[in-house]
Amino acid sequence: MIEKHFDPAAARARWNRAWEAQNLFRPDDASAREPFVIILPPPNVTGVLHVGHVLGDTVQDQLIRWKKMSGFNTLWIPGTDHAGIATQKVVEAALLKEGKSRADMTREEFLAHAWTWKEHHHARIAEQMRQLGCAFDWTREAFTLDEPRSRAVREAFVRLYEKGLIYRGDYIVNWCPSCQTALSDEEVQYDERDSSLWWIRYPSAHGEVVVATTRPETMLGDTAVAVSPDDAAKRALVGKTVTLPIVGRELPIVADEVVDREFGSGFVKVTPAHDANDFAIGRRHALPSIVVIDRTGHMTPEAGAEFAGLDRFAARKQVVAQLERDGHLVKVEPYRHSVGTHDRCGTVIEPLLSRQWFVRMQPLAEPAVRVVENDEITFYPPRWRNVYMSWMTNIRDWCVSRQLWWGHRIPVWYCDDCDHFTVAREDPSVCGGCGGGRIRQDDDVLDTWFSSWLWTFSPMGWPDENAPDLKRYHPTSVLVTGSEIIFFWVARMIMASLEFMGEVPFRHVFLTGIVRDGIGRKMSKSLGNSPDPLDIIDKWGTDAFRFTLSMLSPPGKDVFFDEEKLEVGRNFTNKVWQASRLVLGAVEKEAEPLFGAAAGEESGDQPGGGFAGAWQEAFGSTLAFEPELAWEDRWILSALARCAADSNRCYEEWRLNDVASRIYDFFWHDFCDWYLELAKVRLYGEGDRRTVLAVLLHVLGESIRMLHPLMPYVSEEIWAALPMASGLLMENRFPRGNETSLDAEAEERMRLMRDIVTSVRNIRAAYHVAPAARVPVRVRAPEERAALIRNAADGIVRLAGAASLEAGPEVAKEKGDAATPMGDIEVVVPLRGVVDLEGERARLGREREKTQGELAAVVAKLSNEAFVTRAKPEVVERERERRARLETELARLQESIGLLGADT
RNA sequence: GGGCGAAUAGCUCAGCUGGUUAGAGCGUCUGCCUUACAAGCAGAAGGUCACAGGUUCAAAUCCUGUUUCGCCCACCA
Repeated sequence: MIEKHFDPAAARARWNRAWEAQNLFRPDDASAREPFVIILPPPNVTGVLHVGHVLGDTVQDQLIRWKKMSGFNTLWIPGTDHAGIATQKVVEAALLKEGKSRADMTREEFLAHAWTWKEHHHARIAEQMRQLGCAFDWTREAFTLDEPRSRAVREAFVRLYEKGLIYRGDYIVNWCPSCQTALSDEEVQYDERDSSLWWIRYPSAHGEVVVATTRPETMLGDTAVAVSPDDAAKRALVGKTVTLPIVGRELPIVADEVVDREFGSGFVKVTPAHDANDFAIGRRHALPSIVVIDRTGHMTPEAGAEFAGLDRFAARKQVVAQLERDGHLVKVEPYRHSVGTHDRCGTVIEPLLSRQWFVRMQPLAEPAVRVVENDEITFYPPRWRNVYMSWMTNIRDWCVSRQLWWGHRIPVWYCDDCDHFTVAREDPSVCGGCGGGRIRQDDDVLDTWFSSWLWTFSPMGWPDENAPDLKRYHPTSVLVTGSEIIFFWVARMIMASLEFMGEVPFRHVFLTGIVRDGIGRKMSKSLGNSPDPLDIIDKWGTDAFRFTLSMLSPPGKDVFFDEEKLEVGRNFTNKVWQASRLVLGAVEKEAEPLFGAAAGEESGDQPGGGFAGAWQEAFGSTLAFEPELAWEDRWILSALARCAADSNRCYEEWRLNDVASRIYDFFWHDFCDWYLELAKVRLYGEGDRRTVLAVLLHVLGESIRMLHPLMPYVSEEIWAALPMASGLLMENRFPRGNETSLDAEAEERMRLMRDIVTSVRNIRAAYHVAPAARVPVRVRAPEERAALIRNAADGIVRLAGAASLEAGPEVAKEKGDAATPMGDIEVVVPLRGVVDLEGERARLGREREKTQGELAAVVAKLSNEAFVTRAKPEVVERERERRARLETELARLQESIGLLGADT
């Protein structure tokens, strides 16, 4: 027998040990079964998991466990990401607290600190995932910066370089002056900000030239003024010059099509070194570039002596002040526009001319578009496909070099003696050009995503193309991740896999929603608005946590997380536990043997039909007696089969939230509320209990199997206590929902019974009948139905708190009876002396009104010629039946009301 | 500027391909410690499905427009 209350911490410890001891999470490499493979989106190794990760992990674990229980050879590979910038920043901050600075140490010294930091944080993340019950194959764990992944990164870089898809060049890049590194376009987050538009007069001998700008400080680096070629008036000025205020430089006026004649003044200042657009204009018109802002966001000497060394925002103020003083400032307008910021640190991005490495994306994108177009890869929910497509078809080159130390160092060596640079898989000792020994490796490292995009195959042994895992488990089955990294990661993985593996990385992309806090902000480490999953697990238990998150997360919809919501999961966990206690307690008290030996091959037994056969098929043992199912047994087995079939269908359709609510609904509202209560009649009565015990065990066992992917610990704990259980749950099969268990007749009977019981309870509540008081119940019904009702008398009596049950066509009601009509039956509860006539008259009046309203609607529908002729016949038929039912009910209500009125 | 999503009970949300009386959990009200569970049981109240049109015999559901909120994208000087 199990304890009175479920102990989540103890169960977690016990089953984590057991699962690992059995190597349960490792695939069978020799198996012929179809593989089902997921690769974990690697969390940032220096971070702490937040609730968003928990959602993703829960979804993946649920899929893995369900698939394994459905006969697949499952593999879920864990790993972590070295997260270049994020990690380097936290390590630097930690060092600073100890009074140390990266500037004072060598690269090797700093990296030693970073690795120590990584080890420390990795342990915590691994612990979090373990306590969530994630069914990882830890023996295959990978880290994006470990040795095998370094080999993969080098191979990828060199191959792309050799194909001409990687190049180095001077371009405007997104520069973070705080982190002092280049960034990719994807790392820039645009925020709407209130700023100003400054209108500045550039003196000219050829007329009034006024430019409008949001960045006056960059004027110090202006090398031209541009106008639209469509602007006839201004076009005349092309070739003339203006004088740059403050600096005094003469600037040519050029015409360029990016200029919008409608915007601002129609004149654009051109600063090729500090604006991507202006850079392009500069290229087209062979303009010089003057760098006036340096890598730290301060003004350079080229900006002029009075500005050099000033912070860019201080310089802005000073430039504006000076323009105003000199009479060059025409006006200042308030202006709201979006400003690029670094997504990691929030610093305003500085477009900066700089020499970086880039990946040419267009050739990689083309095949990646095709595989989605022809559905080799599908997105759930499908709308994300469009997001992917629009990005892929407008893709820009990817700046992959980062001015950091923590990361994969770029495998390029420059020669001191010639212009050649060597790109190599193995560290070279001599220059590939002149053969000289004076070579230096590039100081920069690669963008973290340059290792992440290899993630489906780099943990499987690539670049060794004969690696067994690669052959067995690639492509993976599904990628589960958040929509916010479609560009960063999903798209790039597709490109990388097609390029390097020649096949898709995964068949399906399942996008989870974003977990937000109570006021709608995304959960994130930087905001500190996510509770630590381990604290939640301590307080509520893993099963409650997982169940609640799963139930609350429709595919791709954001989830507002609120700790109070965990009550649903906790209460349900308790319900499952308590129901199991009832069943196990009853089984323990049974003296007769319930089942015999396992049906071994030697016995040659074939599963028979009926319940005994179903039992044997489900649990592998035979019953020690001949079961005789009651109608309620057939009903619950039918409901179980429906629930199982629905659950599988929901899984197939990626509606995991519906899986949770479907099982919840069945277990609580069918099994506990009705079947267990009905079972008590036989459990606590005289007579043979073995059939009801077997059915209880069967339904409980199958339910526990269905619950396992959602609630791994409590299910395993209960499973271990079930007398017919064998193995761990992941070694069991997930119920499929056998059609032969469906029983429409039993379901119909159950509906009848529920209606009767509910209406009696209703009447009892309306008249405040004491809970312990037993009332006689009489049901007026056609003989055929009356027989069914009499057959269910014990149950009705127990559930309705009845003293007796009488059913038949001759049942009549008298004044002082409370009666409720339901189609062709009528439930009558004699409550003479208890029913107050006024109250009953009011109650019946309300019922009558409602019924009349419904009837009127149905009659109107049926008298509509168009409805009768055009609606589907079954719909019309249903309405006819409904009319008949309502008419009967109305007549009965009239009758009851008439009865009441007899002596008033 | 372009695109996408959301709007249903006091709160958080289900409602799949149109078809009985629009559901659940929480909260509220009433009555119950009934020998699995008060983290529970039974009952009840509570909704013009954002608004306006349209398609249809029939619309919360499909179409168009509007409003509000949120997200993404864009060379928004």
